[in-house]
Amino acid sequence: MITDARVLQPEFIPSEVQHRDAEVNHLSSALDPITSGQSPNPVLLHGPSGAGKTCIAQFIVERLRETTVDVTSQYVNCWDDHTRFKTLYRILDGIDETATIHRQSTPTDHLLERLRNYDGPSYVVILDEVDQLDDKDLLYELYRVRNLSMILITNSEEDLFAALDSRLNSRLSNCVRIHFRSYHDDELVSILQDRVSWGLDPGAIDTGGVELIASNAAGDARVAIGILKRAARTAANNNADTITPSIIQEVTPAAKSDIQQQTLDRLTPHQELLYDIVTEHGTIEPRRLYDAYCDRVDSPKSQRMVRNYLSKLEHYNLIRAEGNTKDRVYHAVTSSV
DNA sequence: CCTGACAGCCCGGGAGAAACCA
DNA sequence: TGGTTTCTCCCGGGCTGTCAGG
Repeated sequence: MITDARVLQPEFIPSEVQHRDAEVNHLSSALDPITSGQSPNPVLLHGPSGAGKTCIAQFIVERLRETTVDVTSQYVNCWDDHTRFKTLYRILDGIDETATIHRQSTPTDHLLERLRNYDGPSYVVILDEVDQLDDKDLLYELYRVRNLSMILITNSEEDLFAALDSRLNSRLSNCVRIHFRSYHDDELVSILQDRVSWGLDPGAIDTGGVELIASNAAGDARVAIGILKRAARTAANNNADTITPSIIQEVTPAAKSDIQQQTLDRLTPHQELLYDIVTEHGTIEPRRLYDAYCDRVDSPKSQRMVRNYLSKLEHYNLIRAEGNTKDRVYHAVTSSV
């Protein structure tokens, strides 16, 4: 059934991409100054999840590296590396400057200093989920580093710009912005067909099956590939040689919750409990939420910390906060992703 | 009442100095 | 002397209390 599992992984970067010609051209022309040794303005990719932002960014940078002699690059996921220190560390890691950096004894200022002293070839840094960055001022400092170009990726450009101060706003307001819309069903179909031909036995799934997956995925390529992967695994486990519509329907909910689960896996137990409580109640006000939380945990964190957690959950789109002060309530986020 | 901003505390842990030992 | 262990310092990051503001 599965001949190459790699192509069913979410992080797989194909050697050719489909249905994003305009975005690809736009992005590569924005980065074009690099080929003549100049520094391009930052580029902002925004749009819903599963629309190909990360994939296209990495694809373009990879292509740039193949055609241009002097380019280095680094991918940073700001969700994983959300502190100033970790982001800078990751960026320095891309230019092999980390050998003498140690978390406990190298001040963050020193990291930035290192980066400023960098005088190697053009350096392209992809900052994925950039809205998760704790300290947005870092963007301003990175903006001013010579030879460093940034590709910023975010789901919501409004949220990102709302979190920036005026200084950064004016710097980044004239950067190149490229919007990625959700895929149409027929586009997902051909994306899926590529993956099928690269990674599955011939005849493992027919056109109708691929169309069904595309329609279930509702424009999200990550979901679509997730459904395909689960369906192929299920079929293989059942010793079936084809992926039937009933298998697809059966695994679709699980594939969708996989993605939600990946988010939940990144939470600490305390954060997850808060998420559970909000989800169970549907709607809950802060006081009751904190009481419920204290009831269910041995050594509860302070109210202050719980507020930190809640704003984090809200930022991750796992819960929704409504109303300002007195009438604040927290809502569960119903329709996932 | 609840929030976000801010300052400061404590903890774990690496580095380098200091102390120790053979 | 040279190798090993211990100590001290310093860092980032998690956490908390406070406070002004709505």
